[in-house]
Amino acid sequence: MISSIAELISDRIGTMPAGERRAAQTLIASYPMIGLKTVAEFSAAAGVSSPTILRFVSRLGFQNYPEFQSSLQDELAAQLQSPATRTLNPPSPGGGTASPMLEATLDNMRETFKHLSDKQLADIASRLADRRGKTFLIGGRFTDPLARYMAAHLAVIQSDVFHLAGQESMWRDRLIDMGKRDVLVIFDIRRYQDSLVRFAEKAHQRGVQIVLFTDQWLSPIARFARYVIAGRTAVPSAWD
Amino acid sequence: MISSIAELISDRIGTMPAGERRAAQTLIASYPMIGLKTVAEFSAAAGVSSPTILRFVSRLGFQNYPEFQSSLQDELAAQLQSPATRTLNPPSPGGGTASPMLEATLDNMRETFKHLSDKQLADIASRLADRRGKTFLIGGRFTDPLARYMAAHLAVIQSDVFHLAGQESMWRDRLIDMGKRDVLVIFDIRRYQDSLVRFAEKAHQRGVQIVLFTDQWLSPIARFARYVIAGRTAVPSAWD
DNA sequence: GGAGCGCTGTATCGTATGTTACGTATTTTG
DNA sequence: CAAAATACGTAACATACGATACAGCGCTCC
Repeated sequence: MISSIAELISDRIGTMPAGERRAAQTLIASYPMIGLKTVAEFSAAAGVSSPTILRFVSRLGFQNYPEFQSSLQDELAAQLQSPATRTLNPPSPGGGTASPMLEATLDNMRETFKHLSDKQLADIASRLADRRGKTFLIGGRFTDPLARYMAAHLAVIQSDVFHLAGQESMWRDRLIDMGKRDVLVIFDIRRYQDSLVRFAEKAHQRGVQIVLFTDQWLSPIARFARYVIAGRTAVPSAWD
Repeated sequence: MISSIAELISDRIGTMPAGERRAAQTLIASYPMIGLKTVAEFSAAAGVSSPTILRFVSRLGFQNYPEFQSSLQDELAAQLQSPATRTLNPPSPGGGTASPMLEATLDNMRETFKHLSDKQLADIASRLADRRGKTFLIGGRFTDPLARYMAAHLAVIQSDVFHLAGQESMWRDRLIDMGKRDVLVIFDIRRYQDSLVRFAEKAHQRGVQIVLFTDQWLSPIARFARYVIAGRTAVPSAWD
């Protein structure tokens, strides 16, 4: 079975004419970076002409050059988004019984914080600590407990912390309490809920500052959010 | 010092207008793949117009969009050529970008799972999946949302899942429903609550199987628990 | 409440990019 | 050795991509 373009190339490189073979070798040599550049650069690097590059990708089975580039990008994305596969190959560092699930979770956390600067966190923290405004928290079907959890902790250090629970109609009534000085913390992950999006939009129209916790695919609420915290969530599991 | 474009973005994201901030967040969320695609695709993914994307890369200091893409590609190439540094650097003790808090948290998780065999987890999982009995979940003041969270997920794969909330007196009434085939999941961390201990003892007397999630100092409920999961919780923080 | 500023989207333009046609060179076969 | 077929590059073409000018809008500050 052929899973990557690199395998596809080394599989067919034997049947290629000289010029296309040079293209293939150039691509393999610095895989896959050259393939992401333009045809002109690719051809210059391989020392052949542009049409030869085009014939090369055509022989690999691609309809046109952009389609070839998209495949390379998808391959790269798959590699980057699951660093766990690379961590799995060498024996686990601690020597203990490291499960794939645990390693994936640790990697997820590292990735999440990698894309989160201290400054952003400090900004959000100071915004939440601002005593002049009220703080509202809300979550989706599964994430509502997270909102509740955070609300319990926030309530310790300041008053005016409200967790919005129950029916959608009950949230609406709280909208009239919200203003520009207030902060709305929303948890919305994976199966994004329409009701939450609508609520976020209404709050946004009232000038409420929205802090959104979501996953790497970004809930549509990100449109209205002042701050977005995107966490990596994928783990090797049969759960959806 | 700013070495990557991601850092550059998180450094200036605070000074950006709303539209460009959406672009920045979209790029960070699936870094850096979106940036390698066309302006049109980028703008569509971020929900803004093409010029906003161009203004965004311009604000980052790039002369034009292709120059921005080249920088991303160079960054990617550097990452790919030294895959070791990618996964090995973050855990390094002197790591510059890694916050002490994050490292402590990751260490906590590793320690927690180190003392937790696969067999124990499998036992608990099969016990929870046992359809013959009911499952009850309860937590303390701060940990109750965790119980709620777990209940929401368990409820997906089986019925007869009950989260015990509200007043202590209300839990008592549910005791008569519990028997030897049932499982009670308790979260009790740090300031162990007397009410929870009493409840656990009564449940234990009725033959209920107790699964306890606690910290490394072990809640007194561990006396009655069939399974105990002790997690490391200490992080460097001013929080008690 | 009014005036000014800054942000954002629509529409247009120029151009760089991928694509194709054709002629020449090189190799292969009878 | 000759003839044909395949491969490669040059050059012209069309598409779509990035860039820019402009107008509408909301926001802030006076």
